[in-house]
Amino acid sequence: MNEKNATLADIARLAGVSPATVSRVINKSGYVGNRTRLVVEDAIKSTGFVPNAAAKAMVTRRTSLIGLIIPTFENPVYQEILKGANDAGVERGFSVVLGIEGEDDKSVSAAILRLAALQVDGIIVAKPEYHSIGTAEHLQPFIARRLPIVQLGNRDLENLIDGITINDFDCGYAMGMHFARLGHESCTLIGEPVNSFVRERHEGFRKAYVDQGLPLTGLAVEAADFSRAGGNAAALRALSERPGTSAILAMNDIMAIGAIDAAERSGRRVPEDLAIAGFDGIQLGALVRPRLTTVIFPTYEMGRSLVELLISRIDGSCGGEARQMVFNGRLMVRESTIRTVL
Amino acid sequence: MNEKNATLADIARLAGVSPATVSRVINKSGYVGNRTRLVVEDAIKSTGFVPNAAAKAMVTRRTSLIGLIIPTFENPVYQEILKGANDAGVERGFSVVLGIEGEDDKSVSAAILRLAALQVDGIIVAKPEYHSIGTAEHLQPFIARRLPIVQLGNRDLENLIDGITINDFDCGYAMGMHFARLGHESCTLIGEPVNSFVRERHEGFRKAYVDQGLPLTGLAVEAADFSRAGGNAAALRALSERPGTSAILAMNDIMAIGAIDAAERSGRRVPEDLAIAGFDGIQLGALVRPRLTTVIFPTYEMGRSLVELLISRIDGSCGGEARQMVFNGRLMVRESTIRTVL
DNA sequence: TTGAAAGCGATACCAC
DNA sequence: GTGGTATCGCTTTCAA
Repeated sequence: MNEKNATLADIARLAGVSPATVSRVINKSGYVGNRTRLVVEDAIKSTGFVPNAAAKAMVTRRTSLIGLIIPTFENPVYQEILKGANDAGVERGFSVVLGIEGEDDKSVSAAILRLAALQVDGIIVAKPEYHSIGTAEHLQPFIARRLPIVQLGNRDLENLIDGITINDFDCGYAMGMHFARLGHESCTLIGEPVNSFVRERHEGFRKAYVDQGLPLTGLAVEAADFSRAGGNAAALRALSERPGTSAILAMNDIMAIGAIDAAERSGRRVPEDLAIAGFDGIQLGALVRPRLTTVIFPTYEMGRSLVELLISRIDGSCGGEARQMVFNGRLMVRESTIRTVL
Repeated sequence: MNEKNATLADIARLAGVSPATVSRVINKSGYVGNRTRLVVEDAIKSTGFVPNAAAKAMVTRRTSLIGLIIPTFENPVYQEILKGANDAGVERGFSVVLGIEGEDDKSVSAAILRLAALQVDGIIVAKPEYHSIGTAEHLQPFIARRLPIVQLGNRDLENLIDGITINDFDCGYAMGMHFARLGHESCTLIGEPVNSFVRERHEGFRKAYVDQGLPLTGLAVEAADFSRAGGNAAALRALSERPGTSAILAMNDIMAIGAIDAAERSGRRVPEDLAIAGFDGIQLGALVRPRLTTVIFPTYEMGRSLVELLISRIDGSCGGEARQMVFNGRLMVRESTIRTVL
């Protein structure tokens, strides 16, 4: 609103009551006589009065704002997280403010700073790829100031922050079993294990080969930045350096899709010459050809849970200890690893 | 922030100056002696002081918040718009608050109400599909209250609101020429002309046939809700009711992609048996097979321009009249309309 | 160049 | 049940 809007005091005058009473009516708090309530409600309606959130925030020290930090939109996972977070937030009376700046840890701090200045009640950091292992140090100053924060994707080894993760080891294991059963001994993993979630997927993957009794003689790891272009480049490197590579597992779907392009460009048929799979379960994976084998995560639900975790932290309805919530991924086999799915 | 944070008054005490001076330092406004400035800046740094935006908003009547209302994330166009809007906003000191509720005009009003209560400085309504022709009446109450609003996609016939559109007639015309040259006389347009942008695309499409001298004997229009599923259903209807249909033009890419699935399911080869095209130029269109012919819109730039238009309206640096900004689409021919692109 | 003090528009505590 | 009023943290005249 730009011009003069009615204020609570105006309503009070109009209804012939005190500001305190108007406030009670608005917030449905305390005792208000039935007749007075009606009079006040009329005044509110006739003026189209909307309480000033900034004023309210000043005294309650709550803005009903939640900051959501995500890395990018190129990867559709974040849309679903965003959607889930926004839905759950709005249902509970919160609005979501975006924090999408650059790609590294520093930019997370910048975003948090901006959001903190807005007095958001809490912040969701959904930028797993850019965290390093362990409790992210760049979050420490904010934790110290008791700004409620929940993070997505990485296990907080020091158990200081609430967070949501996937059973990454199991997901890696499921992919490992799938690849091992197909007999792939020369695999390239795209995405280095510098974060807890990637590391656990790698470990699960290897464990599956051990359990299956298949040697993983040609295992290689290619670094990549979790983008489609990055996945594409990593796959091209892998294929030219190790032409014998028979399977690629990217740490997310969008890189896997980049890898499919790379395979095509280098004249390989997928899956006949090269099997490719990813993680996340983005819808795009079912639209590309060949359809992408993946591990599907319940991203929308995870978005919802992130704000629920955060809100319970904000209103203190949870204990003091940090909570970790773990979701399950589900292996989805499609054409990019086996031509004929049974 | 949850617990006690330093306040401006604390800084003043610490630096041995008055609150007014601290305020001047923070906002780089008015005169401040060089030495005093340094002292104050030190105090700010050592405490990690962050000014309380709510308090500031109360007195300045500005929150530096922009509301962004979009319909859905299923359609990737909105990601780019969102990204553009967020980038441009942050660059200019604004933060973006999301408004994604349901799909109809009522939900737009609900979202605006929520955002207005937050005292956002202005609102972007980027929900073209759900506007009806002419100035959207559901926006009127907010315009009356002088809440700055800019809209995307529909021409505001009464010229009351700032807005951004595409040269929809020309885009429709370009598609019409493309289809006419390919000799398609039985076309189905998916998406009814109930909004200005759809209507103009239809008109341009028809005009091209006239100019090209080709009869458009089998033109049909199928209603659809601008979702992939909607496009899919509309295409299935079209193909079963009018088996002679040789081309489908969907009013957006995501519906066109749904139509490709429909073609596949009904045993038609694209483009040999059925040509399919859309509008928007989402990246997904280049990933599906066959690759989708489309008209590419500069969505990221449009997102940026939306906030620039809005901000100039907020700070009053523009005249009183509503402005319409028109962007150009670019025809991109791919495999879904001609097997061999020259 | 700096300080004092008056609000901004709600809430919530304490009387009545 | 209802009213009076101090208060939140900052900006902004107006004086000095």
